[in-house]
Amino acid sequence: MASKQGNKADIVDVARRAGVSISTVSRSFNHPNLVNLATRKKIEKSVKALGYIRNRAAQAMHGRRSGTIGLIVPTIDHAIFAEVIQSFSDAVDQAGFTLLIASHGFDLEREYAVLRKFLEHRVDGVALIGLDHSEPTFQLLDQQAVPVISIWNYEEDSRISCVGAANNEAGELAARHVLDLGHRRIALVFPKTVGNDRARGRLEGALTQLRRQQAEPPEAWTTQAPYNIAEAKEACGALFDLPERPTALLCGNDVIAQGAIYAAFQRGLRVPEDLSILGIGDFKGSKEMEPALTTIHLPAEEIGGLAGREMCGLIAQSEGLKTMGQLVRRKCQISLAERATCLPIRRPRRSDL
Amino acid sequence: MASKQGNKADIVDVARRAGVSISTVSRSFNHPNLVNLATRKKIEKSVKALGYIRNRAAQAMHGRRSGTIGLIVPTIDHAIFAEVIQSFSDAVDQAGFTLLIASHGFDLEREYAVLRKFLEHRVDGVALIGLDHSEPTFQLLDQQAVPVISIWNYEEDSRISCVGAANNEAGELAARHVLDLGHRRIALVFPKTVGNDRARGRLEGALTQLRRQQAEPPEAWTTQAPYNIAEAKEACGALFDLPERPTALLCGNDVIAQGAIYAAFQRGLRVPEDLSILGIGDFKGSKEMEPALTTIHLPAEEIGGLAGREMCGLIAQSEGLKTMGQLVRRKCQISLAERATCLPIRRPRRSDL
DNA sequence: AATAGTAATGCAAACGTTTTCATAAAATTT
DNA sequence: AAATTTTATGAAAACGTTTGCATTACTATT
Repeated sequence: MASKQGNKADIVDVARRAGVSISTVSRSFNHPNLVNLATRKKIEKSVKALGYIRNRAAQAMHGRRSGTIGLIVPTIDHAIFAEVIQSFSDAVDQAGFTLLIASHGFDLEREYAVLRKFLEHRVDGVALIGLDHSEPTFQLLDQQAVPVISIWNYEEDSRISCVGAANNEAGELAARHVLDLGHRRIALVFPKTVGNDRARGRLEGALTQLRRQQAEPPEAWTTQAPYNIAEAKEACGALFDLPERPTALLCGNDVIAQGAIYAAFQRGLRVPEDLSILGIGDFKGSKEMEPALTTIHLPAEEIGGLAGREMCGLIAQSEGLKTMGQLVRRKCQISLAERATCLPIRRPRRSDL
Repeated sequence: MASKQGNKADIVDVARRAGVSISTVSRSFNHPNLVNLATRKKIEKSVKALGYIRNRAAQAMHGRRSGTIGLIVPTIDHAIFAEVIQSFSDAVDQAGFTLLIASHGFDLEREYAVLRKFLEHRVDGVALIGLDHSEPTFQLLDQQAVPVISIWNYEEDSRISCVGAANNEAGELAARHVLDLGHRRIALVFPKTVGNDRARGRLEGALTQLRRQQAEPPEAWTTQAPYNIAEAKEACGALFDLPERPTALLCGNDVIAQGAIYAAFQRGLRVPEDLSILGIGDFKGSKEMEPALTTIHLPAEEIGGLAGREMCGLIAQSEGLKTMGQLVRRKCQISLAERATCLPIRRPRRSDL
């Protein structure tokens, strides 16, 4: 007995106990067909008896992949990211990868730091949210030539591979819908757009469409609110208390829309009779709300899953070191989810004026 | 030139370029005080020039810690877990650890598989949600002697270290509140309790309290619903359509409560006038709902953060290999968040009978 | 029955670090 | 000025694997 002082068994222990060389043990894991069945059985028994667990760190040192993928998100604690993370996780898990996750709290410097950390761990690939990243981040990615994919936003001339939806189209579609319903007095509530290409795209898309139809909202009707019910509720409340009230409200996402609905409730405003509200995102639960939220459906689950699979593809491809070149870009379809929070505008009657 | 065919620089390249030995390079990272300032500068320059990134896998092979912590959750895509994950992540991040995350979809066999995978990666510690785990999981944990902590549930005789709240107390507190308000016709909507000690504890706590006051609900008033608005809404709807309707509804968590409120809305039932609804959890957004949800506050953020810090503590402690013994248990306080969805019961008047 | 192939195994050299030990040079003490 | 301590560095042995090459023992071919 007394093979080791530290308790953990290693491949040498397994080999000794099975009465074979370590090469054979290693092979029986990696190329089982190359080793005799009886030997394999012996080894298996030895593994069980010793509670041996292979050491990926040691494997990774042989140019073998580490079997990990790094995912960097602004925040985990957010309905929409949680959904994307989940489906991404499921997808890479299925391919046998382990997921490293870190959040940077919308701080692109921290994103860079996290990326470095991930690279120290020799992740086989990196996934980021959105296409807004710092120059050092891009350079590091480039220099280390690690497979990388951006999730959530689609852009045809993106600097890195991407899987996502066109956020400007989402904004456009949203604006078009309320315009189609006859609204002209349209207010906008969006989050800050610096370093957040998703929000920026949506806002720009919406504004473009509104301008195109001469319905650009006045300054007072374009408010900022973070992705956060409490603050959104407050911001929208302030908007509703203005002497001039819009007939429709375009929200940067469903959380803000939720806040808007609550703020309306508080003030006895009826949605959609007195005010149409439109979200973007179609979060889990938006459909079940009362009234059910009309929103732009962004296929979060589809995007996450597809991104995960593409990520694995990129990694597999990077094995065959030759063709490191091609970026992959996948655009996921968005759609209008017409539900209960938008109504066509009534023609203003005399009595209203 | 032409140091390597593969592009990535290693410590040897750095050493060569700086004109020192690899020992010195390594030392300048790990024990900078042992190396001459001028030399250190040279090395730093060389590192920059080559874009060298240290290889943790190689470090981990020296008994050094891998610098990773594994977190295994039932699902990421769930308000409450997302919040816990976020705060746990922040806490371990602060201590310099990298987080591995995987979800098992409430399947304890998958949990075991994920745990094995994490151990292959030689995580320095493992965090699990709740205290319900399969026997093989416990054995593996034991045998590998890896620091482990359970998040979310507190039990004084837990088999592993834990940081969390006492879910039975939460259930009890919830029941007590509606009883105190004079309700006697109380219905229960809880998720499945197998392999889910959180839900089980809450349900048991609530039932205990109800029985104690002779208000145990009839069979028909104890419904099951998953943590999912859509299905909760449906299940609660069915409950409301019963000929005998309860005056108060105890929900297994806030998502279910949200579903219940929507279901009530749909049927023109007023909350809280016609029906009091009580949640458990106090999710982000529960306070802002209209009507604001009365619920049992579970300090998710506090639990996650504390768990993260305790995890790091456990790891640090396991360095000094002697005292592998002591479990740590931390109980976080719960409290009643009295808001707008519960009302005292009116004394039944003649006209109601 | 000699030869060529094939199957199963072992040896030893990698992989990229850290760390112990030894050594040289410089600074400090006598 | 010799002896001692301190400071800075390098050589080489680990760490736990994988894998190319060599070897042996069979099996199939002539």
